[in-house]
Amino acid sequence: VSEAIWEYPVRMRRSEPLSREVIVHAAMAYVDEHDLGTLSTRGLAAQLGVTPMALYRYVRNKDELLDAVVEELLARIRLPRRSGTDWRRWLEAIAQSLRRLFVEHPVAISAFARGPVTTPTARRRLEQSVEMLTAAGFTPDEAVKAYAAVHTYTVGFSTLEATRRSNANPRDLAVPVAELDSLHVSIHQFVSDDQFTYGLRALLSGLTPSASV
Amino acid sequence: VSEAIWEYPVRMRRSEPLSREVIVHAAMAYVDEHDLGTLSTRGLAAQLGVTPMALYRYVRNKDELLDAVVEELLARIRLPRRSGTDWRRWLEAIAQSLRRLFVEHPVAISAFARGPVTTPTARRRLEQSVEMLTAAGFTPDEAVKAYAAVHTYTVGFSTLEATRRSNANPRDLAVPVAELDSLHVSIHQFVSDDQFTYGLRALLSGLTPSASV
DNA sequence: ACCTGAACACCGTTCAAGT
DNA sequence: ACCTGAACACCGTTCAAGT
Repeated sequence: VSEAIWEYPVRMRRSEPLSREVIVHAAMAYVDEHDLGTLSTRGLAAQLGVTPMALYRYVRNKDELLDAVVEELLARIRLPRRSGTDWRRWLEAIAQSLRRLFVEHPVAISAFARGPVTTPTARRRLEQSVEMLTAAGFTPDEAVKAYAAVHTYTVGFSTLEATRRSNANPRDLAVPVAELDSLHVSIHQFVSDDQFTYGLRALLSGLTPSASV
Repeated sequence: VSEAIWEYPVRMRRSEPLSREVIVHAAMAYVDEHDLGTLSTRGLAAQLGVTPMALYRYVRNKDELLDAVVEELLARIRLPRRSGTDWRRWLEAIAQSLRRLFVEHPVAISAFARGPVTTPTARRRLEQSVEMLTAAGFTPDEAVKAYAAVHTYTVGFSTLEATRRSNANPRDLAVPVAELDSLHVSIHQFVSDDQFTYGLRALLSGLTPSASV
C-alpha cells in the first residue's frame, strides 16, 4: 500500500531556520508531488533535517498542518473574468475553471473533501453567481440552489475522477469485465472532459427561474 | 519493557473457529458502527480474540479484506421496481434509492470512492437504463452519457454530503463566517434532501435525446 | 493445518532534558 | 528559545517456530 516516499537520508542540512512558513512550504512541495493522505509528520521532519518533534513548536498537530496546507491550496483558485450577462456561460466558466484546477492539482480536491470551503474567493464566486442569477429572474433562494447544484456537480465529478485516475486502480484489473461488451461501454467513459461538459450542460439547461415557467 | 500488552477489549473468546467469512463478518460489524478508514487488522484480530497474524491465513492483506467488505456493502444495493416507460421517473428512482442507501449506510460511499463499481447489480442498473433511454430516442452512446451524468451526480453529491455531515466538522466552527449574512446562505443548505432532488431534476430535465431537438 | 512470538519498519504525540 | 532523546500507544506485515 505505502511505498517508501521520503528519501530518509537527510538532504536539507538545516540551512534555513525552522518556521511555520518553512514547514508549510515543505508540506506543499510534498503534497504537490505525492498526496495529502501520505503526508507524515515524521517524513516531513526528516526532509527538513530535523526530529519530528521540532515541528510541534510551530504547529499544534498534524490536523492544523493539514489545514494550513489546504488554505494554501485554496488560494490557488481564481475567478474567471466576468463578461456579459449570460448566467449559463458564467456558471459553465466557473465550473470548468474549478475542474481544471482539480485536474492540474488533484490534491486540491482533498481541500474540498475535508469540509465546506468558505474562503474569500469561494464567497465571491457564490456572490457573483447569485447576482447574475437574480438579475435573470431567479429568487435569491433559487439562485443559491442553482449555484449549489453546479458546484456540487463539479466537485463531485472531480472527486470520482480522481479516484478513477489515480495510481493504477486495482479494481480495473481485478474485475475481468470492466466493460459491458454488449454496449461497448468502458467504465472509463464515466469520467472524461466530454462527460464532464455533457453533464454540466444538461444541468445548466435544466436550471431555469421558476418565474419564467 | 515491551511486554506492555495493550488491553484490547477482547470479548470474543474464540468460540467460533476462524474463517474468511467470520473475519469479513466481524469487519462488516465494525465498519457499520465506525468507519472503513479506522478499521485496523490489529484491532479486528483483538476483537476476534486472536493475534493479528492469524488473519493472514484467510486474507492476503488488508486491501483484500477491504475489498471483501466493499463487495458485501455493494450487495446491499437493490434496484427499484421498474414500472412504466418514463425514463426520467426511472432515473430519478434509481438515483434516489442509491442516495438513500448512502444516507442510511454512509460507509457504502467508500465502496464507490475506492474505484469503479462493476457488480452485477451495477451492470443491470446501467443496462436497464440504457434500454429505456434508447427506447426514448437516445443513441446508445448518449444513453450511457446520460446515465453516467446521473450516476456521477448522485455519488458525488453523497460523497460531499458525507464529509459535511460527519463527526462535527471543525471548519464549521473554526471559520467564523460560515454564512454569507447578506444572503442568509448557510453552507449547510448545499447538502440536503431538497437540494439533492432540485439538482437531480434540473439535470434530468436538461437531458434530452439529440434526435428530438 | 492453524495459530503464536518476536521482530521490522513505520505512524502521531508527550514529556523531560539538553544547548 | 529552540531543538533532541526516549518513550508510549498505535499501524501493516514477515518469518520462524510451536501445537
